[in-house]
Amino acid sequence: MTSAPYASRERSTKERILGAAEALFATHGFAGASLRQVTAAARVNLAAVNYHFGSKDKLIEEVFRRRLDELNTRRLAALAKVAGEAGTTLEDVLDAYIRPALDLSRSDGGGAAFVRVLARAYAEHNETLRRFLSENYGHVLRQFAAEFGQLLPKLGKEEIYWRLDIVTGALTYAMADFGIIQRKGDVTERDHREAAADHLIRFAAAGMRAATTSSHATASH
Amino acid sequence: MTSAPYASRERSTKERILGAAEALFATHGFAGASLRQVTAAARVNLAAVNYHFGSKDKLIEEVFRRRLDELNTRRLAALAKVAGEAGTTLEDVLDAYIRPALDLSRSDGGGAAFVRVLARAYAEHNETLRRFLSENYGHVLRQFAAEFGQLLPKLGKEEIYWRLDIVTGALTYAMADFGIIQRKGDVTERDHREAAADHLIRFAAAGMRAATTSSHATASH
DNA sequence: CGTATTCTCAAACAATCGTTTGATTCAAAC
DNA sequence: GTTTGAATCAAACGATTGTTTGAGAATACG
Repeated sequence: MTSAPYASRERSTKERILGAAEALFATHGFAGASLRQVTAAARVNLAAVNYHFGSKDKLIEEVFRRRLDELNTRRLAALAKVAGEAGTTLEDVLDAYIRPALDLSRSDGGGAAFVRVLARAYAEHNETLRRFLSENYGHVLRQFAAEFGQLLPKLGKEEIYWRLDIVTGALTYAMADFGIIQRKGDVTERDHREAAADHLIRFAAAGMRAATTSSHATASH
Repeated sequence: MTSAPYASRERSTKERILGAAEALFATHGFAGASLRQVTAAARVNLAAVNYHFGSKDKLIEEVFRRRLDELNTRRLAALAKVAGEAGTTLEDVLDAYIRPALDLSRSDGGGAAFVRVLARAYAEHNETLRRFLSENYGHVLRQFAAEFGQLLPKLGKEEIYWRLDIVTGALTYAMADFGIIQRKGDVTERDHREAAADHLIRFAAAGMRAATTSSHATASH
C-alpha cells in the first residue's frame, strides 16, 4: 500500500514531479504540457507543483537546472583532460563537447527525455528561458571556443563562434533524434546514439577545419 | 464564379490570418499562440479562423503548405540547374538546398517568420505535423540524396542520409537565427543571413566530404 | 503526551482556450 | 427591388488552463 509515511516513498514528491515534467515537456512542449498532465503522471496532487516550486515557470527552470549543472561540469571536466596537451586533436575537443550530452541521453534517469527538452528550449524564443540557458551555456561555450581557437589559429574569434554555434545546433538536433532518418528495428537505442555521435564528430571536425575562402563557387576540384 | 466580397481590401481575410498566424507561431509556438491573439493581430473576427480554415490544426497546416510548396519547387529547380553537369561541385548542390531557404527568409512577405516556424516544427513531436512535413520534404530529400550520392561515391546510401540529415538540422537552426551569437548593430539582417549561409555551406561541404574512417575510438562494450 | 510544522488533498477560483451559434452585413444575381 | 449566399460580427458555449484556498493528515520536536 501507499499508506506509508510520505518521506519513506521510493522517490520524493519533488523528484516525481520533475521526472514527469521532463518527460511531458519533451513530448508536448512547455505550453503543451499542462500541470494536470504532469501531476497525474507523477501521481501527486495538482497543488503540489505550486507548493514545491511556486509556479509552472519555476518548475521549468528547475527541470533545466537539475541536468545542466551536471552536463556543464562533465563537459568542462572532459575538456580539462585534453586541453593544452600536445597531441590533442580537434576530434578530442569535439568529443569532450558532445560525449557528455550523449552520456546524458543514455542515462536511465530520464536524461534522454531531457535532451529533447533541451532541443525544444533552443526552438523556443522565451526570453526568460533563453537568458537562463545562456548563463549556463555561455560559460562552457567560451572555454571551448578558446580551445578551438588554439587548435584552429587561422580562424578568427568570430568565425570560431559561428562554427561552434552550428555544431551546437546540429548536436542538439541530432541528439534529440529529431532527424527524418528512422533507425532500423534491429539497432538498439544506444547503438543509434553512438552512431549519431560518431557521425557528428567526424562531420563537425571537418566543418571546423574548412578553409575560410569566402567564395565557395568552383573552389577546388 | 462569384468573386469574393470585401475584395476591395488590400489583403483578404484568409491571407491576413495566415500572416498573423505565421508570425505568432514563430514567436510563441503552436500551442502558445492562441486564436484570439492571431485574429486580433490580423484584425479579423475570432470566428473567422474556424469559418475559413475549419480548425486551428487546419490553419497550422495551411501556414506550412503556403510556404513549403514554393520552397520545394525552388529547391528542385536550383538542383536541376546543376545536377548531372560536369563541373558541379558539392558546394553547388548544397547551395541549391540552402539558398532557397535563405531567399525565403529574406522575402518581405513574412518568410523570415516562417523559417522560425519551420524550426519549431522540427522540435515538435506532433505526429500529424511530422507526417505532413515528411511528405513534403521527403520527396526533395530523396532527390538531393541521389545527387550527393553521385558526388560522393565513396559514401553509402545510409551515410548520405545521415549527413544530409545533420545538414538539414544545422540549416534550420542557423536560418532561424537561434544561435547564441548575436549579430552586431551595424550588420543588416540580410548580410547576417548571407554570412550564415556562407558559413554553413563551407561547413557542410567539408562535413559531407569527411572520410568514413572512424578516426577515434570504437566504442567499448 | 501535545504542539508545531510540513505536506497532501479535494474543491474552487478567475482566466483563457478552441469552437459554435444566430443574427447581421455586404456584394452580386435575378 | 428582391433574393441569395457568402462573409462578418458579438456573444456565448463547455472545456481546460495555472493558481489559490482551507481543511485535514502525517511527521518532527518538545
